[in-house]
Amino acid sequence: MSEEQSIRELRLEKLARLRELGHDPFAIERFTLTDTADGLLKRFSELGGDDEDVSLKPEVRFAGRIVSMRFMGKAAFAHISDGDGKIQGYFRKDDIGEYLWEVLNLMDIGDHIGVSGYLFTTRTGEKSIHVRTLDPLSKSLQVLPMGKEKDGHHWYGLEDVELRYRHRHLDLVCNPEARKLLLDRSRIVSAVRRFFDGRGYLEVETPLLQLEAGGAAARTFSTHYNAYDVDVKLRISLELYLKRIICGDVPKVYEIGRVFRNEGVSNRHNPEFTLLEWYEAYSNLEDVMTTVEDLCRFVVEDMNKSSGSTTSSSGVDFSKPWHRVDLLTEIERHTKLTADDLSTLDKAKRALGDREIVNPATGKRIHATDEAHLGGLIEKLLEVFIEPTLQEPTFVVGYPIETSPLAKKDPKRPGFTRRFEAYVLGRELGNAFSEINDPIDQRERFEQQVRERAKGDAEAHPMDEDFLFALEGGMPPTGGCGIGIDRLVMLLTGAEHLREILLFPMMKPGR
RNA sequence: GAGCCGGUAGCUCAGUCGGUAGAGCAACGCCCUUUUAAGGCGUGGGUCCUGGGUUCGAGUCCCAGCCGGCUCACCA
Repeated sequence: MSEEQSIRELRLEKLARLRELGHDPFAIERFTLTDTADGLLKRFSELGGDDEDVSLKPEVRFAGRIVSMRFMGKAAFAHISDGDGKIQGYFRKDDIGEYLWEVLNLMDIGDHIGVSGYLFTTRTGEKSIHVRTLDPLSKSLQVLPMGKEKDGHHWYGLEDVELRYRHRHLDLVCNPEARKLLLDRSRIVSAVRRFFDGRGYLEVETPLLQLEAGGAAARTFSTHYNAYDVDVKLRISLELYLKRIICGDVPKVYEIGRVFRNEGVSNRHNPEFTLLEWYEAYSNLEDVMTTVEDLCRFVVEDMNKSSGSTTSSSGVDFSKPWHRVDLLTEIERHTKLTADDLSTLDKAKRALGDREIVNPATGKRIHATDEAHLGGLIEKLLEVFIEPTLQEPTFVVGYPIETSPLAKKDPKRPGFTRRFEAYVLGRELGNAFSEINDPIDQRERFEQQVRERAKGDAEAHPMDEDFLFALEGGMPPTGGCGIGIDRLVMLLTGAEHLREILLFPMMKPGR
């Protein structure tokens, strides 16, 4: 018999005894709490914690998980956690009586318990609850890897990354830092919603299952729609449906939703990730930049409500306007390749000497000859030479037309579009266009993409006649932007690994 | 997909030259009515990731596989 089974059996025996005593923890549905643990500690004086006369102290009630327990003969101490905070309970056999004393002795670390009593300060100065009655509220049949903690130091906690990802509830219970990151994600998403709601944008939901997944360049996940007996794909972006809504004269819309790209997994990539996209009619690319600046400042201030700071956990100050740079100008600055060098693919390859080029700072290398068109080469140069330099919040403006099939042409620069990408700490955070509203232009762009696809580019955009039909009905000039929520959360929390901000990262079947 | 590293008690980890598996915490028993990484005494607990191989003998060496981490590639 393994120890795990024997512990489980021991705990089942304790559960049976609790039931015999009329304290079946799983039979109870409600326990009314005076306050959270942090609330009780904060309102300690107000709730009679400092009063001399015990008989006059008000009753406080608290419930949570037992996270530590120290029995001392006929008294005991236990820390009870509500997840966000914890408070110590002090139990005396003489105060709770022989009957509840046995109940207490049947409780284990990991069980939920409700207590009532009064607030007081122990001899060692810890604000605690002097317990008068208690109710078991759940029985844990497993040993939780709770560890020990003092002054912010942890011992013997749950370190195994695989276990933390596969059984995230253990991580939430046992690792306060991990818990904070994961919950901060929800707070950030909530702040994003409040930002757009407060500015009159309408939140909408668009289909996840699509006949043709468009709006981005990515490989797809496929499934089958039984009712119509058609193969469908999981969406790779929100864009084309949101712009249909703009065509329907809803001038300010946004969506926060999961998209699926059947690609590699890394610290900064997950096949399913959360995308924020918003579209605003009658606004241009510069307006979108301002919205990005306002959004980031709003969310960071919301995160730092207590201090009012505009600096994120990652050390980026969002109070200042972002840098605005031109893509080709930056490339020339860092590679000495001029706009003329980059005017055709052949010229560019010649300028690069038709050989691999290496960024001396990062060691990254690219092969100019691998690129099928000029736009691809220019974006490669951006990735290798420019991205690492974009530490402060920066908008890079002016992308090549070949890689921007949904962005308006720049009337002043043939071959380039009205598009920017937002960079912070060397990572791309978002992508924005002045949206194409000319259905003839959009059709030509799709046709170009279809030709790329025929040449073997599996990620080229598909033709979307239904979207073109909507454009032909008339779309106002519109600015739009997409921001990877996961990236935004990493940026604002300082998390280095994507999986640290995903509650349930995908894991191969294993242990 | 490639390279490197890892997988030993519930958790965190040792394990020498190949010689019958160790610690702390957790658990269990006893003592202790203001402790807090409580303390003292005692006890139990192992598919050493899996499957082969070498060997008198494998946690340890070899091969294959599984899962994870890191880096790279694709990508946001």
